[in-house]
Amino acid sequence: MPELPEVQTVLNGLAEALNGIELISLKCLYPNTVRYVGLEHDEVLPDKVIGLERRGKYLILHLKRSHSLIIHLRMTGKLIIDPCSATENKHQRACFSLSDGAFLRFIDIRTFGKIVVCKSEELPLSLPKLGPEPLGKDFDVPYLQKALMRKGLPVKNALLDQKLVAGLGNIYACEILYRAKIAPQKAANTLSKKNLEQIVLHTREVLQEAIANNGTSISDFRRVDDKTGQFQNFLRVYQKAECPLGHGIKRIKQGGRSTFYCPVCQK
DNA sequence: CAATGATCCTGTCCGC
DNA sequence: TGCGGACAGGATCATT
Repeated sequence: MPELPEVQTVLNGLAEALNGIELISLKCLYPNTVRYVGLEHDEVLPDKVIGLERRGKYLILHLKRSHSLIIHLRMTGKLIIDPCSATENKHQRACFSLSDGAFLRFIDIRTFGKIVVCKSEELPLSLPKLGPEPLGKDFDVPYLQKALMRKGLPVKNALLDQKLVAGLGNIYACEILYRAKIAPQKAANTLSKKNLEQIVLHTREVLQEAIANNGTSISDFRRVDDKTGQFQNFLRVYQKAECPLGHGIKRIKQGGRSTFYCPVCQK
């Protein structure tokens, strides 16, 4: 499930593959995968990609003439550069043809992923309200302290809220709390200043390590060249039986999602 | 405003 | 072997 490091990995791959490339066409191959906001289909492409941006788990492609594409991979979405035109894939939901003759395929088993096309100036209207970037300077202890002040929900659930901080998902939320030594059930507004410092520190640390390893390929995630990431080899609690110190990992449900944690290391 | 729960969707895994 | 059901979960919407 693509979270911030996986989306960044895709962006890094696309930045290389789409350098100087023109998008010739975009075919929608599954209902509602591609959505045009206040636009006609035929007024957007062909156009050149002039920049890529990531905001939380959203990937944004800026085109030269006044339009932008917002892509969200959700759980099983993949963007694959394919030099071959004849490749069959029953989970292909959309496909760009590129000016170098290759194809950029949007493959998504569970069909939750979306591509939104809008005018660049209306980008803020098509993007939801998101919290600060966890790797940016706005994500710090004073911010967290203020944002969590009135939140009585478990800290694990708080970290998954994209309006609190943009880009964390289930895997990294579990890994951050393990490294920060905080029990996932702990109410967000009861965290100590030390707790908050540890969250900020280890959020940055885990995400940077994961990006350096091209993300985590637990189920479907792939890089644009269809290779897997490597960070699944460095997970300490997610889907593990024991933590690195040999304690048994507990698995619980929070907000309908699995949380993995070490009851000995995390208090 | 805060928090919870249902919803979307399909491949995989488990028990019988 | 096959079938039903549970599970995986990001974001959105509805409800309490």
